[in-house]
Amino acid sequence: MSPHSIAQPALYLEVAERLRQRIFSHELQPGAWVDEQSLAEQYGISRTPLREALKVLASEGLVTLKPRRGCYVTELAERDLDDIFPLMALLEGRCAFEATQKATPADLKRLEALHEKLERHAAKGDANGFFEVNQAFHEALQELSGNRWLKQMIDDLRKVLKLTRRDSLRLEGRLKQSLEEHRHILAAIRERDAASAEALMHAHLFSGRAALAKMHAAKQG
Amino acid sequence: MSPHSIAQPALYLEVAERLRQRIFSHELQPGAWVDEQSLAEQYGISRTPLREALKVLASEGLVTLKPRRGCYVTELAERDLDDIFPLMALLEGRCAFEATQKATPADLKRLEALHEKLERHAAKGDANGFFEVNQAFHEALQELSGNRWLKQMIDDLRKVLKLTRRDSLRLEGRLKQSLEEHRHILAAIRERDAASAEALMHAHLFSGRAALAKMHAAKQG
DNA sequence: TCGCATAATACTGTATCCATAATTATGAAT
DNA sequence: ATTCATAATTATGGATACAGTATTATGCGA
Repeated sequence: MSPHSIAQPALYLEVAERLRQRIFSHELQPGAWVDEQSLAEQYGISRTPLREALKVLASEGLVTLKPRRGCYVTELAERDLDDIFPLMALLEGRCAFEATQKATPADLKRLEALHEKLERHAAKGDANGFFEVNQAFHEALQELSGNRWLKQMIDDLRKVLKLTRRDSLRLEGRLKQSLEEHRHILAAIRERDAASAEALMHAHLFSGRAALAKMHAAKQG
Repeated sequence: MSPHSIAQPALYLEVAERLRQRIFSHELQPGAWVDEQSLAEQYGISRTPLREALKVLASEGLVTLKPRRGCYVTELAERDLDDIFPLMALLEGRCAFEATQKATPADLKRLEALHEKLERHAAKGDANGFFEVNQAFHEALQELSGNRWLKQMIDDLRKVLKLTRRDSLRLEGRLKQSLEEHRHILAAIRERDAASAEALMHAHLFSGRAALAKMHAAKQG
């Protein structure tokens, strides 16, 4: 086994990941122009790997490549959210169903541990911490579902959703409500009630959509 | 409006599409090495747009990029098919549900027309024609569902499925069976029975998976 | 002062070139 | 003869250079 066996990821993948982070953090805002030259200089690389990274992000839907006009961070319309959330509900619901059936006692323990963290973050009112652990919990379920393509689909959609601001959790009462929903989902999994887990997860996603809509409405008014 | 407003697609997209066709036609077989230089020469272009095209295909899952080792056409394992078909069943089932609710009488007429073609191809035993129209029918339902993200997901998965040989339709009786399933789906849509349409579409996909498994078993033995 | 045309500028898209890493072939040693 | 090491070849990854087009600015005319 050669010491090089851990092949370092290609540069364009590195760049893609960095750009993703900048998009998710809204340092690069939806609609913003992505300046190839400037970014290449910032990263101290040539335009070639940068452009390859942009192609990847484009097929993920995070940026939009307009021929001869450059690259722009994708802007999601309300319509897109109305399309994506039901889809996520469907997929994550299925995940919850499968995970419930396949979880070993050890898996369940891990889920309980994650949920405990969630409880603590909620108690402190730490929305950022809650957001992170919440994502970890959902990803754990995806792992348990054992369907890598399902997981991939959900991951892709989640990336797109991260284009929107994520502070709907800071809405009055939303954090508590989300926590409550998680409690019920976990309970259903614990009791091996796959159908309920699916339905609850489904509702959880729609609840998330509603919170986002509410926040959006508030910002408009 | 300038005469150039119909921007010609970038070269890398053209190349990506051509490569897709060569992969789907199995001229480029699963596992085969994709020779950048040779392809660039064939198309009379430089390696740059070709490489960008490969990045796109990689994120679609059609090819696998091994760092410093080149690009290979993706090979699907049975396991992948077992993951993907249930997912397709879920998504296409949902499509059928939504489409049933949203189809106008004119839409229904178009579906009937497509189905008629299907009947004719089946009568002639024309598996290729059947395959094409079958795809058109499914795509029509996706359009009717009105959820562009759902459509996108299904399209992406379908591309991946096209990595496998598609002649399971040539299995003894499969063409007739598939047609029969389509008849029932269309009937459910016609009767505005969304739940049935969803269930029948779901079953239709699983039936397709079974046919593929059968063919695979036959080829092994 | 406003609109249009033309020119300048700047960015995208493509090609070419160079360096590095991987694979293969060749040779030597056991 | 087989295995290991080393060298040569080849392909990938990245940088740079060039061409073409879109946008913007500037100037002229109405």
